[in-house]
Amino acid sequence: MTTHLPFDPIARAAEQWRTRWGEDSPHRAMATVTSIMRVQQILIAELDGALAPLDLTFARYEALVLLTFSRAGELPMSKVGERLMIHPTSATHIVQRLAAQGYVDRVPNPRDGRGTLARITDSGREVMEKATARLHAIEFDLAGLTPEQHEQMFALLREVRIGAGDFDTD
Amino acid sequence: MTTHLPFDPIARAAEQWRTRWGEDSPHRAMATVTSIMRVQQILIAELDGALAPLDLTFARYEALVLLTFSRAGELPMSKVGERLMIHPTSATHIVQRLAAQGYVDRVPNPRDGRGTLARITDSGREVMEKATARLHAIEFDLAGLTPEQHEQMFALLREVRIGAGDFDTD
DNA sequence: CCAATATCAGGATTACTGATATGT
DNA sequence: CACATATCAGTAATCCTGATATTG
Repeated sequence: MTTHLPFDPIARAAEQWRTRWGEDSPHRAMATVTSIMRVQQILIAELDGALAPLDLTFARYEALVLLTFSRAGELPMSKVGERLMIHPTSATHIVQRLAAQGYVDRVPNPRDGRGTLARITDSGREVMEKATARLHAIEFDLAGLTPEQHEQMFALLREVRIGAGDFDTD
Repeated sequence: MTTHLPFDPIARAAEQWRTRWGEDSPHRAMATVTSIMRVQQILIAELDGALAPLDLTFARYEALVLLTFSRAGELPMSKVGERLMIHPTSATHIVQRLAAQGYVDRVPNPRDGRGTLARITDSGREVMEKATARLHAIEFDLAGLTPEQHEQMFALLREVRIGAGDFDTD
């Protein structure tokens, strides 16, 4: 995994790309895309690793945080999927997994007979706090970046998300 | 998928994060991390979608490009995994899939009896060119960014990759 | 004999499609 | 009846952990 190549494979590929397809080819976009893929891979491995002792993944952790932040500690399944920006069936799976661990309850939605609410339990709040402490301790594996760099990165990624129509801009 | 929320769920989560865990908490890192996860999800869906008519995924496409860029159009399996920064078993799977499609040949390494070489075929070079044209056409789904923004993004992501020990810096 | 090079078997996640049951 | 809300079954991709066969 940490193969430690003597050069940057992404930079090298971008150079070869430009050599082959020309200066006008989207070789910069190629480098950006593969960098994002790689960094995502690095981060998810690190975060999942930090949460593994709690038998949590980052995805399940995010669901617990979402419920914690919600007014009553509960949300309809549809809202869970929307807010976490994941597929409905993925939301079902994640919440069922958390329910099996006792970290959420699945209860019928009293305001919509078709719906199900995911509600965080006391046990879920406890493990969420422990997990948060672990992630705080490693600063999400991004300790190398300054607050300014975080702002830059967030702003750049936001451009991409807006371009994809992720949310309405004010 | 394109749920089009009336607000940015990541920005909102970061605010709630700061409210709950304080200004000194890594709420910026949290926003950066979740943004990277989300953008990766957006990009991979878009790129895989663009390549689906060719029965390729972006991962298999990257392998074809790597072999094209190599001197003899062939590389040992170990190098494939290293350069694509993926798990050895993932490299095996990807190359076997490409072999089943007739886009690569798997041949014994004459210089190491234990090894296997992945060698791109003429058919593989053809489909790689078609795939490249498709990705060029959508500019890797990053048309919204300027060349300067690409440079910034690449540089920031490079910091993270260096921090993870991805490669040796000169 | 020890290390390196794959490959394979199997488990875990996540996305996606299509079908389905229930309720608005 | 059309639509919305999940859920489920099944397919596919990827990562990971062993275990294994072959060779250096």
